[in-house]
Amino acid sequence: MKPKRECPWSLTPQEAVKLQEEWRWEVKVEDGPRPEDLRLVAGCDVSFSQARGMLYAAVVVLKVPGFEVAEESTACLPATFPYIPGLLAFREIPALLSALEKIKSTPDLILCDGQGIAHPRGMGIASHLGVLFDLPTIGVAKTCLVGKWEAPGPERGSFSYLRYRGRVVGTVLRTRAGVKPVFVSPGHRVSVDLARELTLYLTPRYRLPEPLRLAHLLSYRFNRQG
DNA sequence: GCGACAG
DNA sequence: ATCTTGTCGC
Repeated sequence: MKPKRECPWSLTPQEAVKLQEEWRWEVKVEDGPRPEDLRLVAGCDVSFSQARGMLYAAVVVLKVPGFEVAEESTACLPATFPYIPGLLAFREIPALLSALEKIKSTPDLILCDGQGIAHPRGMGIASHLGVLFDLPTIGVAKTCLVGKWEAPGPERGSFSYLRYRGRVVGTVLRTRAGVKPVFVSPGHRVSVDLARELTLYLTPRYRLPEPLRLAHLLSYRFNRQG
């Protein structure tokens, strides 16, 4: 895959914030692909080695339904930009781009580890990646970055809305009974409720959606040099 | 000023 | 995210 537009990555944190404030107007929160329309779904994740100062990106593309692996790719880059809450994209996306470049197919949807529009400037890593490729993306995070929410019911599929500055920016979704919920927000070209439906559809067994779970395993094994 | 803060 | 082993439970 190749990005549909360019983005400067050697920025200071202040410049990165400025870029997010410009790009936020490119994000489209709207209807997108229905679960039954999906054929290929990609999951993206990045792990970090403190000892080596390196980032290990992994992309797994799954066929849907069935969740067979269609493609996998990894990339390893030195960590330059620091981790700053709200600026995760500038730390992780360069490594993810290297991995995504090696993917030959074009997925119908990309799932990212982190937030979409549930972000101080509406530009989490999933929205950033969505605008770069102009593809539907969803952010699935394990913890909250911004907003207020109530605990969803205990059964799989229960959810509550995540509200930030008077707006609904995502959902807190129970993907599996007895485990902590995940924070789902639109990245690009999906709505809040569609993002939740797609995420649940792609999470048949474990806490995390299958594409993300497999991408996480791959990046971790790559990190450990397995 | 104080607290919060994806990975 | 990483540093790190075993252990309890379905």
